[in-house]
Amino acid sequence: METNKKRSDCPLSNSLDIFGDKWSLLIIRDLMFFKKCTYKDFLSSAEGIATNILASRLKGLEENGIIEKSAHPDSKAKILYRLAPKGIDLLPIIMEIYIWSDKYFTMPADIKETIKEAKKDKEKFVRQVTKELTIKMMEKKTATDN
Amino acid sequence: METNKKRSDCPLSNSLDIFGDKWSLLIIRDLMFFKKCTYKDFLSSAEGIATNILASRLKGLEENGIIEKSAHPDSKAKILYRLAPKGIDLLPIIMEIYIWSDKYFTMPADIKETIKEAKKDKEKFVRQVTKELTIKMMEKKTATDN
DNA sequence: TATTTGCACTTGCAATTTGCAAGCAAATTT
DNA sequence: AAATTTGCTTGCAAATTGCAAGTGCAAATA
Repeated sequence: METNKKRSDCPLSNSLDIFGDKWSLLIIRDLMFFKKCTYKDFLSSAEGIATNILASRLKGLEENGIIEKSAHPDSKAKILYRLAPKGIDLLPIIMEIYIWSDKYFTMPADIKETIKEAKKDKEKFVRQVTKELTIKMMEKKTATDN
Repeated sequence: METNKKRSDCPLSNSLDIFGDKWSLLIIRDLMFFKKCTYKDFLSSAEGIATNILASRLKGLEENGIIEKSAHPDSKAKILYRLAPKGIDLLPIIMEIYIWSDKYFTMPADIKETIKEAKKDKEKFVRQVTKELTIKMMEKKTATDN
């Protein structure tokens, strides 16, 4: 149960109340970069989130307008999760975390390459990825319209 | 006790292992923007961090090279905390969180004004604040040299 | 000199949150 | 019709958090 009590008027604090934990941004990462969009997809990520924690985080993120649920076109048993615009707008934050990581950690070569791309022109990178995510969002929205 | 086991090779996950909680970035915010630099300063922030959690977070941030301790020039009983370069480099992340907040939250007018400044020229903002923090860091380092 | 105050924690303990295993209903596949 | 998949929920032990009350040391005050 996510309570709604604000710790302070500080927007940083308010933001951390939404995604300031060890799991939320990883779910958002999976939606952004790895085309994961079902419960099972998130469960299968390398970090190994527990199923009850995943359910709790998905609920919180939805309540806060970061993600949205919709029917999966392939099956009624499946639920399709996608980023809402408010979630897509988290991209610059996640990008900067990756860039910071790049300075202080070692990491897989493919990720390093993507970060290099992003660093070359941050705004362009954000624009491109945002566009892709927005298109995907629209497709799924219309395809499973209710 | 902060353990060192990595959940995965993902740099985002590794980063969240360091500052992915409700408190760490608030301490860093206090060091960056509000000239807070003692234990008591952090305790007095609006969010009301508990004293054992503060001690635990300071320890973790120090172990991870985000902050550094030094002797306070005014009193031997006091400890002065400051951002290490690795901590100063978190500025772009925190700035982007503020910018995201600005789009989706209401907030105090003075903070809104600072964000407006930052948005006008992000790189300039980062350069300026980084410079100030680096100068402050050097001053305190030499003043209390050991 | 003795006492009080301030500072940076530590300790104890109850309450909350997390992690793991198992279970479950509805939908789908075989 | 039976087995499997999917998205959860439930139970419970373990870890983390939040709060109050110390603790040890140094500086200030009496």
